Amino acid sequence: VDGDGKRSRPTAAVVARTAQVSRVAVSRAFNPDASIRPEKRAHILRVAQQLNYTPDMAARSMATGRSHLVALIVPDLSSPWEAQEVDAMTAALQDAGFATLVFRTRDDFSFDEKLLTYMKGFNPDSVISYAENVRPGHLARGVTRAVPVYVCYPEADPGTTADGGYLFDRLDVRMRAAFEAAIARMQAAGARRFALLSGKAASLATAARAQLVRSLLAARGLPPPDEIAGDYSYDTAARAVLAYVRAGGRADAIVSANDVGACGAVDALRHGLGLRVPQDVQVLGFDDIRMAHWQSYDLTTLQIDVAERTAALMRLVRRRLDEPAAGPLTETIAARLVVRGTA
Amino acid sequence: VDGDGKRSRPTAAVVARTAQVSRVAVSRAFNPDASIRPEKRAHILRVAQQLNYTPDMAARSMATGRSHLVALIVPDLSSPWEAQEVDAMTAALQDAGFATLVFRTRDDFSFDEKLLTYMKGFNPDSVISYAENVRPGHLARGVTRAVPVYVCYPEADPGTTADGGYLFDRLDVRMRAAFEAAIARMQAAGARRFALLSGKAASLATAARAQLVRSLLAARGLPPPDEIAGDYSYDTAARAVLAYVRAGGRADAIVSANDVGACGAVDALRHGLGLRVPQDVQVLGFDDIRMAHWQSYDLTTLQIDVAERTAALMRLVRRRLDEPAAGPLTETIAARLVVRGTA
DNA sequence: TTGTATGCGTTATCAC
DNA sequence: GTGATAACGCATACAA
Repeated sequence: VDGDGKRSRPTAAVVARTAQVSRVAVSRAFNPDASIRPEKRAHILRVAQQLNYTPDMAARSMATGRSHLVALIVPDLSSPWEAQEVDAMTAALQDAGFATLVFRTRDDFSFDEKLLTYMKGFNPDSVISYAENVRPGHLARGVTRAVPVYVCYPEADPGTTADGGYLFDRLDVRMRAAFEAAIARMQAAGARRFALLSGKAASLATAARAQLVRSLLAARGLPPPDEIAGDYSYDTAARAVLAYVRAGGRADAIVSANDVGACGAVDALRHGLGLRVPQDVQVLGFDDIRMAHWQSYDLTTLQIDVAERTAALMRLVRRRLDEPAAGPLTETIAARLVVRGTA
Repeated sequence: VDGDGKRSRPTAAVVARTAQVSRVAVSRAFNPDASIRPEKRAHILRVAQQLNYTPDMAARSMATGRSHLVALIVPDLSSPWEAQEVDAMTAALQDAGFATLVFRTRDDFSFDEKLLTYMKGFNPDSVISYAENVRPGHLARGVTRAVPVYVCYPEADPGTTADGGYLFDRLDVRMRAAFEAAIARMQAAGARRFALLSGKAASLATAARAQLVRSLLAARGLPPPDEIAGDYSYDTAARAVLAYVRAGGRADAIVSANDVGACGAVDALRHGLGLRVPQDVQVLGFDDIRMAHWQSYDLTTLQIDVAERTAALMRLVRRRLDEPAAGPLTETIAARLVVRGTA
């Protein structure tokens, strides 16, 4: 038992003294690119391990200007999609030598000045924002060292392309082809009246998807969709769909802003209203969260491959770090239709 | 557009010069406890805001010995329970002025020396481990500055109480009363043969729960439970339950190590085997994840209140920070039975 | 390849 | 209350 309250970590100086070398040598031993005699490095590393020494990242950050920290800003970490995303990114970042710093926006999606200021203090090497209404300009203005990476849906969200002229990198997610395929399939299966189950009202992503679907429906000569107001949650979706049908809504196809809402819709239709899915009403989700393939739902949905997405984001992070002064970087990935049992 | 590659943040010195004060004054202005004339502080804060200045946490960390970083070690961030937990803790930590550092163990639950070393470098003020086989001793030996907080289930996990004599704090989760209530209820509803659907083999938590359930069943004169090998996942659980029943397994009550597995069991029973839940087979979950109340499952389960748990963890973190040399700290919380439709 | 000197941005100590 | 000075632990430019 180490009962003393000391608990201080050994410094490079201690390692140097123990290994009978200079302080700089220790530093070099831990920097792969530094030139040092291999045997000497090995010796130092051995001593360091014995002493349980680790370079202090804070000190290293001050000296090099790199924190090895990447900040992730998410609206609700507990929702399946965000969870999956943070999980994948954390794994990828860990492999690349970065630690993940997680920040949550408030329930209203706001990421206020205070939080931004606070985050900035940690000097993240990169900031990745999934929070759909944390505008890149807001971020770019605040984060002076790192260049923010912004995940967006440009097909119906032109505002994000030029946001105050601030520099930020982008991951563009194309959804048109996948939505087109999904709607064609639903129409072929007999769908005539569509309804749009939205996410949170403030959400840019939900607006982008809604606008895209509306234009696709119009292009096919289908009537404009009914609007069902959701908020990405299961409960609200279930209640809203129940209310919609009871109020006389007659849609035979529901396009949900996310999978969780789609699950709520399916349950409301089946258990609350005694309707059959997909025979009476088809349901389309978005995200392809893990529960989408659970047998009780077996959700037809749109997927953006996690591996593909994290790889693209990591490319953005790395490229920006290699060339800090580069112009805006962009990666593009596309959603895919995953056909299962609800549409 | 700031096209130059500079992007450097203003320092306290710059603020001091602009505000016509000394560097120390700036530091004091940002430290609530420091003594400084209110008007002067306001002035400095105003100038700082204009200059978009934020204290550098790395530098602050070096000077004060506090990083304002709390590390969370989780096995799989994408599973609903962990996601909910990280979400709640991140929110609580953010409110308390800490940033959340997330680390993932590998798929086999391992948190190797390399990762531990790496984490240590960030000097987290506290380390909270949910990874069930990252033993506290392992952690305490590695993390010299912070005292690890360990979440454990002591009723059937005596090994964790004294782990190498290293100092660590504990959150004890009591499950006996809740399990006792659940089993009594299931027995009253007609259950005679129980089966245990386990989590990952290496998991300490699953072992603790299994042992507890076995002893409770024995105490009631019920036969020892059948063992169904799961791994916390939906797919494995569904497959395992299917195989169990097809091989002649006749349990009329399944106790799952977690909710996700319980959902897999329910689906396998209903859709794969045409059995009724709970009439033919009762199913009990653990965790009370959000999906547990989705109508397709309506899972009876054991809950450990999130708010209560995060509050307890925050108390541990704060107390340890206030008194670094204190002896081992412990908080205790209890699981609760949540009765729904599957048991 | 190696060591010396200096700087990174902040807070703590100590005088005043 | 205020300001000078010395840490904090590391990496780098430079000279050797």
